[in-house]
Amino acid sequence: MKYKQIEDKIILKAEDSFEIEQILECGQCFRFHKLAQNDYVIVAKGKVLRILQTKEEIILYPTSAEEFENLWSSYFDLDKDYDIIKRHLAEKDIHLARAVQFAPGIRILRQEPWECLISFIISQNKQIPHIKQVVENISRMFGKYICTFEGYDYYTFPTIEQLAMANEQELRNCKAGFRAPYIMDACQKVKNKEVELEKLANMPYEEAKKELLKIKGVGPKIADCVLLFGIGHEEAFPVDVWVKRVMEYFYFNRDTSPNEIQAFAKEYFGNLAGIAQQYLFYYARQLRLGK
DNA sequence: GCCCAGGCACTCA
DNA sequence: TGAGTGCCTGGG
Repeated sequence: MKYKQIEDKIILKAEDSFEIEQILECGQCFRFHKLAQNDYVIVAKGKVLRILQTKEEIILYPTSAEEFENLWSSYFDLDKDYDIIKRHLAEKDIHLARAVQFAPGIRILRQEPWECLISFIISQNKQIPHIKQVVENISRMFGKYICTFEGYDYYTFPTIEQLAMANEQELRNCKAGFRAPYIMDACQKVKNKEVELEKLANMPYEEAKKELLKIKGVGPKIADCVLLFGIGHEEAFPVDVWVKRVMEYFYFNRDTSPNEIQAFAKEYFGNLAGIAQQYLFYYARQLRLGK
């Protein structure tokens, strides 16, 4: 992707397939802070980055050309042509066409697997503001201080080793609740290589999913989220309550099991299932479809 | 005060 | 194999 650099700013030309608000607020990531409309700070890959989007430009700072090319370009999945994907999906049916048109600026972030795993373990039975809060508490308690920016202190998400030091009470103090033992189990299994996150990308989707399911507190939905948002398996189709609602609303017209929904998605969306899911999820949640 | 939220584990048929 | 229930916690 073309960009220009001015001092510590990287400037991209605004485009249809990049809306920072839609990217961050579509429920795939939790470490962002809204300063104003289209003005966000994110923490990822141990860095703090501000993203300011105007009509003409997307401004990222502080960063450098080198860091942009090595980190942020892949994080924002900038090499993928979302226009083609959206065209394919919109041709499927009118529902998908509307969902894509509703939020054409969504992109699937390529997040770090470890952070993704723990974040989605935390996500169960929680609403997004709570999830953000617990992830923030854990980062503050076990991560490393990065900087203070616009009056907020920012911390890295803890490494496996850092988080493995945590005991159950400390995790409960971070408001993890009944998920505290799950987090500890994830730390143990990843640390002792019972589950090797770095190998999941090169495994077939089904096999990679089986690996993640070994971790306590990780069921089909969370495994699929990790595979889609952290590993890059785009055929993963996480079925949460909103996706269940919207799929029933559009395609089934009856109560349908997550298994059946997933089988349908695999057949119908193919290897774009995960991306389709994200447009549908955002559409459903914003409009509260099926509720 | 009660209910529920971007699920999962556990139990029991 | 599938349905039913409890779970930390905070907000409506």
